[in-house]
Formats: sequence, C-alpha cells, structure tokens
Amino acid sequence: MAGAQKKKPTIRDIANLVGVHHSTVSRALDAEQRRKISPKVVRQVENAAQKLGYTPNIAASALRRNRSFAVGVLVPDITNPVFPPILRGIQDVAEAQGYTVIISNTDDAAMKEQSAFRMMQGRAIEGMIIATARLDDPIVEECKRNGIPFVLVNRTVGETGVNAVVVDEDFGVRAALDHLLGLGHSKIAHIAGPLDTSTGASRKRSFEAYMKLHDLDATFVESTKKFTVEEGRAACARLLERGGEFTAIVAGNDLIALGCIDALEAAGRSVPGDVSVVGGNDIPMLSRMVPALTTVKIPKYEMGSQATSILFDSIDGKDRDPLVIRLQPSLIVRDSTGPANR
Amino acid sequence: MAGAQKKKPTIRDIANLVGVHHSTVSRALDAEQRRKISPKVVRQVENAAQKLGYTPNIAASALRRNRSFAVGVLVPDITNPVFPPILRGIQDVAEAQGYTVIISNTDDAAMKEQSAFRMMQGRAIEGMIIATARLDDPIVEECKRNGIPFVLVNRTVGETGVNAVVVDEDFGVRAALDHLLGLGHSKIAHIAGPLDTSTGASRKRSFEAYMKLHDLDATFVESTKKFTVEEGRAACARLLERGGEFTAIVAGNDLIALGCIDALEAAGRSVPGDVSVVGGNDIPMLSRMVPALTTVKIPKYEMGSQATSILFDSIDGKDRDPLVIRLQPSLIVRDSTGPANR
DNA sequence: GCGAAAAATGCACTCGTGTGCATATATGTG
DNA sequence: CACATATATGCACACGAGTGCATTTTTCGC
Repeated sequence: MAGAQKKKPTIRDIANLVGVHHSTVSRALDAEQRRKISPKVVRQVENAAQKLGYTPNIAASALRRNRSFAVGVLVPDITNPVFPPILRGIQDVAEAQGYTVIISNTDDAAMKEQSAFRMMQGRAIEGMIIATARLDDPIVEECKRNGIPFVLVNRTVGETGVNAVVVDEDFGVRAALDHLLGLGHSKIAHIAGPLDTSTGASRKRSFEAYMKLHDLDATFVESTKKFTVEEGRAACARLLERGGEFTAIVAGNDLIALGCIDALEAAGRSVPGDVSVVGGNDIPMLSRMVPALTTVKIPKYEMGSQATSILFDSIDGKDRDPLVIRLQPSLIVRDSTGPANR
Repeated sequence: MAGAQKKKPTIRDIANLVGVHHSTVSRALDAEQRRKISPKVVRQVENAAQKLGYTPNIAASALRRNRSFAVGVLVPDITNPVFPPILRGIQDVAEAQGYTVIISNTDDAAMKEQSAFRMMQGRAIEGMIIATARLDDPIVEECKRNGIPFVLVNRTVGETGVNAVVVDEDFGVRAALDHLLGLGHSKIAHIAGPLDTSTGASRKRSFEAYMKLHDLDATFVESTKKFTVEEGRAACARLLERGGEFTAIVAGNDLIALGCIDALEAAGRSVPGDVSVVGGNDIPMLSRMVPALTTVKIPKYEMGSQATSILFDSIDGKDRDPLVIRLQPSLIVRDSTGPANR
C-alpha cells in the first residue's frame, strides 16, 4: 500500500473507459466545443470523469493554449486588516472564472516587490492586481513595458492612463470634516499617511483644500512613513509637541487613528472629551473599542471584486480606455468624535 | 508598436543563437546537469539567455517533470483575523524556498473545499497545508489516497498518523481555568466551538476533564456551529435561558467570546462584574476593547512557518514518522476576567 | 599516435491538452 | 435510393522543457 502514488487520471483514461478518442473527450469537457459532440457521448464522458475523479492538468492546458489562468496580487501585508476583505473580493471573482490567485506580501519594500513580481512572471500570470502602488511605482512601469494587464486597487499612481479602483478620497475627507464642523470644531489637525502613496497624499490634499474652502487654518498637519499604529502615535506626539490648540484630528487611516488616541491619552487629553478623532477604512473590531472609532468606511470587498472584473476585461482584450473607478466611502459615526468645547 | 505581442523566447531560440541543440541549453540552465556541459557553452547559453530575456515556461517544466514548485493552502476564511498571521508564516518560509503559495478560502463548506482542492491538484501542487480540517475530513483522506504530502495546521483530525502543527489545547484550557479558579470562580461555563473540529472538541474535552479533576460541575456547556460572534451570542443566550448560575465563561475562541459578552450585556449582566469571560487565540485589536479581552494566545505565525518546514521535509522525501507538534499557548490576562462575587 | 575511457552533445520521445483537418456516420431532400 | 449536407469523431501534431540513450568529440595513458 505504501507509496502507491496513484497516477492522476487523464483525458486518455476517460477516453479508454468510454471507448472514444481523447480528442473527443477534450471537446466534450470544453463548454465551447461541447456542441460538436453528441449528447450521449458527452454524458458518458462526464460520468467517466466523475467516476475516475478526473481533474484537468492545468500545466498541460496552459502550455498548449499559452494561458496560465492565474493572476498575481501584490499586497503590502495580509496581516493588515484592510486587505483580507479586498483579497476575498479578488479571489471570489477570480475563482468563479476558473482563475487561480497568487498573493504575495511585499511589506512595502521595493526588493520584495521585485522578487514577488519576478516569481509571478515566471508563472506567466495573465494579469496583476496591485495594492502596493506608490505614486511613482517601478512595478507599474514594468507591467506597462511588458504589456502585462494590471489594475490598481485602493492606491493609485501619479500618472493617468491606468486602470484603478480606488476610493473617492475627497468625498470621504469632506464627510469627515463636515461631521467635525457640524460638531463645532474649527481647529482641526490631519495626520496623513505616507505621502508617496495616493491615499496618503490625496487625503492630505483634500483636507487642505476643504479647510481652505472654509477659511480654516490647515497648518496642523503631520505625516507618517507607514500606515501603522506606531507611526500614528509618533506623528501625533510631534503634533502635540508643536503645542497647537487643535480639538480634532482626521487620521490617515484607522491604525494611525489608534496611534493618535494612544498619544493623546498619554498626553492627558481625553477622546472625544478634549479631542475628537476620525479614522479611515473601518477595519473590524474597532466598533468594540472605547471610544468606538468614528471612521470613513471604504467598500473593501467591492474594490477587490470590481478590480478583478476590470482585469478580466482587460485580459480578454476588451480594450476600453483606461478606467478609474472611484467608489463612494461612507462616514460611520461612533464615539471617538464629539462636540468641540471651546 | 501596438500589439507587437513579442513572443517569449524559448530554449530553442537560445539554442539557435548559440548553435547547439536545445537539450544542451536545457542542461546548461539546470544547476544539476550543468556539469555535463562544457563551461564555454554554459557561458554562451547564459549570455544568450540574458540577451533574449529568457524566462522558463513553468507550465512546460511542470508538465514534463510533474513538479510545480507550488503548495496549496486551505483556509476557512482569510477574513478571520486568526489566519493572516498563519498565512504569513507559511508564505515567508515557502517563498524563501522558491515555492509559490496558492491560498483558497473554503468558508468551511465541503463543496468549496472540494473545488479548491481540485483546482490545486490541477496545478499539480506538491503539497498541502490544511487549516480547515474537521475531525473526519474528506480532503485529508483524499490527500492520503493520492499520496499528496500534507500538514495540518491549527486543527487536526481524529485519527493519528498525520503531520500536524497544533496548539496544546489542554494546556491552554487549564491555564484559563487555573486563572478563573484563582479568582474564586467555581461555577464555570464553556461555550465550545464546533465539535466536529479538533479545536472545538478538544477544548471541550479538556474543560470537562479539568473541571472534574477539581470536583466541579461541568454541565454549563454549549457549543456553536461556527467560530463566529453570532454563533457565540446565540449559544450564550441558550445558556442564559437554561437559567444557570455561572460566574465565568471559557469561550471556544475570541469571536465566540465577543458574542458571549454581547449576550451577557444584553441580559443585563456586566463583564467582568457579574461574569468573567476568557477567549481564545488572541486576535488583534481586542486589547483595545472594553473590557479588554482575557484570552489564550496562540503562536500563529510559528504555526504557519513550522507547518511549512515540515511540509518541505515531507516533499523532499525525508519520511520521518508522522509528526505532531504541539505549540504552547499562553494566557493573556486583561480586563474581561475578575474576582467571583458570590 | 593508438586505443580506451571520459566528456560533451545530439536525437528522439515524453508529459497532458487542444485543435485544424480528414474521415466516418447520421440526417435530410428530392 | 442517391446524393448533398450536417454532424460526429478520429488522427496527428503542436506547445516548451527534460531526459535516457546513442553518438560524437576530447582527453589521457602508454
């Protein structure tokens, strides 16, 4: 019994069982070509396939048709709660199309991005979904040069002419600010994410523009090097050292917001008593913390699924113009924001 | 320039350029076989490969050698915060070995497991890491039957003779109970996870055994169908309806614990004032909720990385005896547990 | 400088699917 | 029933890389 190493059945095995040529089996199993085969044979083939536990050898199919039925996904860190829902969106759509998804974590490090990209190229992926884009991104350049279809998700690049599914950042920032203004705040700070990412830079830009629109001072601004709690804490500490008199913070995302809350409480300021804090993205569980975080929720799953649909259109050669989809975020008001008391 | 569709160069192109047979090129590029080829030719081949921008066609190689340099991972739901760290552990080890990881979500549904498994078989994965095992698991059976190397992670199956990296559940449950006993609790309930999973069943078994050891009543026990907040809430509600006088709950995992807290508070019982709650796994962010959850922390990343190392040993034919590694969990005491007040 | 052993390379076939083209069988029409 | 026309199936080769074996070339000992 040991090491029986049962060989996987092939279409030839099915062909022998049914008593037809393997090419007939190949056609019977292909939805496109099935109509060329008599219904009786199709049924027999399907039964035999079932009985033998046949699974197609994708490598062979990929070789013959010069398609891999695989797409690659570049993600900064799967451990960051924003990404798993996006990945689910990607996988659900991709697998429904018979595609395999290859995910790699890059930790936002150029070297890891490169090596992950090489690995995926070696696997002849038919397209890429890139969640790691910086405003000036070498991987995006390389995809363009090599003619590999790709779609950016969540973050985009500086230049135009690419496919991307992102959040309407301007809308989100305005919603957050409208909320704070409505509560009577006017001295509002912003802790931006990394400025070499579109999410970091454009939220900052929107913040400054909308503050200006309301004739408010937009000088309480700091930025972080990464979208992490620690960076948020440090940036908020810098802000506090500057000794400003702000009563609210719009944070670059939820993790940064948590850092802000840590720093504020360490400095003896209560949230939302002394300072209100708005986060971004709406990662799970933060509704259960105290104070429950007010945040700009983004449609993570949809971003993933839509990006993937676009990618498939692009792979299938439906070459429409480069498409940028901006999904609407929504403000979730919880307990980390309250009336200004000065 | 449009649609130039440059065909990828093959070893035959290299062969023509250098003026040798393509089999020579194949050998020159294979570290194992390179010694059979004259150094001069090897150099020429490498230069030509470089010049043409040759990348091997993995599909062809996989087909011929029946090796894919890919491993499959079956996970219930990447969106559940326990899994991302495990996946990082897996990916970091696998990619360091030049392997690609293919992840699929099964939602603990037999049909999705089957189709994901088929897809991976089609890709000729060389091994599997299975985080979805139930005590009686058809996928595990199929791996065994087909001689596919595999390692279970987090959950294991009923039978012995398999590779697995799991948590020392007994130790964890005892630590939780010792903690509660030390706080003066004696009427302790348990909301188990699904009893067809090892984590659900063995935590329950350990609970009952340890309670018995202390001559305590272990009848306040309910179980859930899934490891979710909603299921935890429902199970705890059932427990409350039974009208028992318990002062503490050991929950099957953190999500179930959250459900318990919801149900308790809905019933007007405070945590930890009236009832203490201990969770399991230690998923991120729960240290920030109020009350911060006391939980049994498990080494997630290590489980993933160790499982992968074992898998590679198994793939490489280092056939040691089936290996079960039990990693030590640790109790993290936070605010959801307190002294018994009756 | 001859012969044998060793090293280098070529040949031909394999892996499992897919597909254009040829052939065989069924269907329809007058 | 003959003949044209669909319809169904078989045949053979392609895809790119890898490998056992045969063949050629080199090396080396005497």
